[in-house]
Amino acid sequence: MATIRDVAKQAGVAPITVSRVVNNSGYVSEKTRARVEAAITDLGYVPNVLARSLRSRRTDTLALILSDISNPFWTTVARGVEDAASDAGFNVILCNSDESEVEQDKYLRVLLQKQVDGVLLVPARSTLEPIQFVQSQDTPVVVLDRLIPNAQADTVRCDSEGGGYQLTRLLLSLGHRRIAVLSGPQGVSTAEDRVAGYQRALTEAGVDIDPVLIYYGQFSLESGYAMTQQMLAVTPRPSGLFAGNNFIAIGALRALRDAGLQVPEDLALVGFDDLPADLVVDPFLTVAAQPAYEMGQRATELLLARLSGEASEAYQEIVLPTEIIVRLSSGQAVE
Amino acid sequence: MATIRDVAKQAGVAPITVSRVVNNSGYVSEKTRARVEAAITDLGYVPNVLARSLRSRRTDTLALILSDISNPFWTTVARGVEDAASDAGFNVILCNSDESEVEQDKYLRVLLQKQVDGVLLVPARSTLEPIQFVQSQDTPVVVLDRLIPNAQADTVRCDSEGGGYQLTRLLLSLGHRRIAVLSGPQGVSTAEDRVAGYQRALTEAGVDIDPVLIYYGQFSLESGYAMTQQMLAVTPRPSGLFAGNNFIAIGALRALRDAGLQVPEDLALVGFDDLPADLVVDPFLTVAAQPAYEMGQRATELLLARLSGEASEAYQEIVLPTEIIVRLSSGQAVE
DNA sequence: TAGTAAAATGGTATCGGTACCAGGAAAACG
DNA sequence: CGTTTTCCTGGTACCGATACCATTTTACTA
Repeated sequence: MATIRDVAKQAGVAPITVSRVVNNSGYVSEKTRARVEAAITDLGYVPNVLARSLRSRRTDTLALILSDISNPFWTTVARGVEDAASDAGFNVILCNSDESEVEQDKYLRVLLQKQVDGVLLVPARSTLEPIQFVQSQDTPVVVLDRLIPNAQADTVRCDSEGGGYQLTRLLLSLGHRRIAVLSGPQGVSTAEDRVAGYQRALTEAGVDIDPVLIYYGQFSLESGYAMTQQMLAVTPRPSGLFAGNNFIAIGALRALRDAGLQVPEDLALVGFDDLPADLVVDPFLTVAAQPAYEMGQRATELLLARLSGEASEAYQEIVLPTEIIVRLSSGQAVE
Repeated sequence: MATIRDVAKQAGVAPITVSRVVNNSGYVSEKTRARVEAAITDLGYVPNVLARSLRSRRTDTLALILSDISNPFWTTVARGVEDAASDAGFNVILCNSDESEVEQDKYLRVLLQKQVDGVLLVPARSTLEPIQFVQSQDTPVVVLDRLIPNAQADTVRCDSEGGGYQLTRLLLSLGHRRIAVLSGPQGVSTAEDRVAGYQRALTEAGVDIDPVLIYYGQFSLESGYAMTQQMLAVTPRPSGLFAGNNFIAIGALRALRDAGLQVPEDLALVGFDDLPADLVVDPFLTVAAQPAYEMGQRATELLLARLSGEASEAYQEIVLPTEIIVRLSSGQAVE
């Protein structure tokens, strides 16, 4: 395994000159460059990025920790991150926390050991510690998708409260008065904000808030199924249903079908997060769609700006709007 | 960012002693260990794996390059690899060559620059160069799934010829005489071997081989769809169809449905590679199932044995059998 | 109690690159 | 032609850890 010194000797130059050729940096005459390149192919030299990164203190690698890679929403976010990163010559290491704080912290430790240049974090819980830990290693963080109160870090997220508000208003405008909401875990800002938007819409419309109709669970199909079953046991049965994300919506659909109920005839359904067009045969769900790709992209740009030092001192908080897409599942006006 | 020296100074010991505590290696007295650990938490010390790997010449990382991560077959192989690797304390970097030699070679270069300890390769084409390139960097390779003639490397693959032979024999035994085969790319051993098995079965049964019924394409849904359309234009139309992998089979099913044909009534269908139980509502395809998880596992074990130096000199070639699972798509005996 | 083995700790060199600084040669300028 | 600027090249130290070897202290055996 040839080293840069071997190449240098063979080409009759100093190691640093080989480095310049390999990295295309600094001045190298055409003649020397040719000789060095010949030596490189001759010896089959492959540079050692460990050594390079150790010395240069840059790995050109970002970390992305998210909660559920099996969800198309997150795959899309990840694509946005990857594209923006690779445009700038950065690699991305993707990790799946599975919504577990323990897993998240484990990954953070490993990633910092690997000396990633920056971290994009979808925090499993609203605590400051993980962020401070990363920052204590002189590594910038961008908080993605979720709000962490008092965090001294750039943030990119969507207007969950607004989306929940609009979806609920839509159901209200169609005549529904008894509306249930199935949300994600308590302690996760998106889950709570969507419920908050729901409550604001109800209050504004003069509809009493029935705590029995508010469910917190997981952002998963199974949880959506289970919460729907619970919800169906309530009397009087709600006529409108707001699912806190795409997987909850699918779980709800299955539970309703298994209970012999029709959507939207028996129950109007709205949800958060759209599904990619190539995944579903015909789009049916009325949703508040989040600009997932853009979220990933913007977050990465913020992070890269910090790395290049061209970011302003103050931390930025970017809140992107959701788009309400009305389809069949919300149904027509009732009564 | 504290280094091992900072910790050493704070604890009043030599850096190497801190190293011993961190890595749990060598002798350290309980008293010293406690002092060092206190210093570590005190300073928030996170070891730098770049420096560690540079010096120790081990990254505890394997590379897996495969052709299509969207295919459940490969996901399962990857799981087998991950599990076996993580049992031995190794990480896995997964790369998707997309069946492209250029991408594959690009990844190989990057991975060697990252100093991975070993490579698991599903070669895009049957050429020796990529393998020799990896080996020239003193990095062991295991060739996975496909045969590369004359390769000086361990190999783990399935008996594609045998599987193709058995599937074809099954169709013959059901009375089919005109059987088409839709395979993957020429130059990929699995694609060619499955056709070879098909030919052997026909020859053995005294059925003439009609070159018009042999198709080479891609291991993809789209290609399966296209090849099926071509096949349907042939007269007389075949009564049996052998799909070279799971995606080709799904594409074929769609094409047949779109052409208004029923499986197995109008055409008997058999395929390679089973689909995971949790992905399909009811298993329907008659297939030659490959032990995907075991393939990944065995390949990783071979690689790890090489790394630990406990492997025999001679390269091993492990050929696993396929299992024929008869379901509805192959239909009943005809005539 | 001497003698040997095991336990505990440290010094120095090194992994393979690049940062930083310096210096000489060639080109451009007035 | 002297001076400044640009081009080209190299020496030395160092990034942060561990390999290797050496040394001292403690425990154990006969």
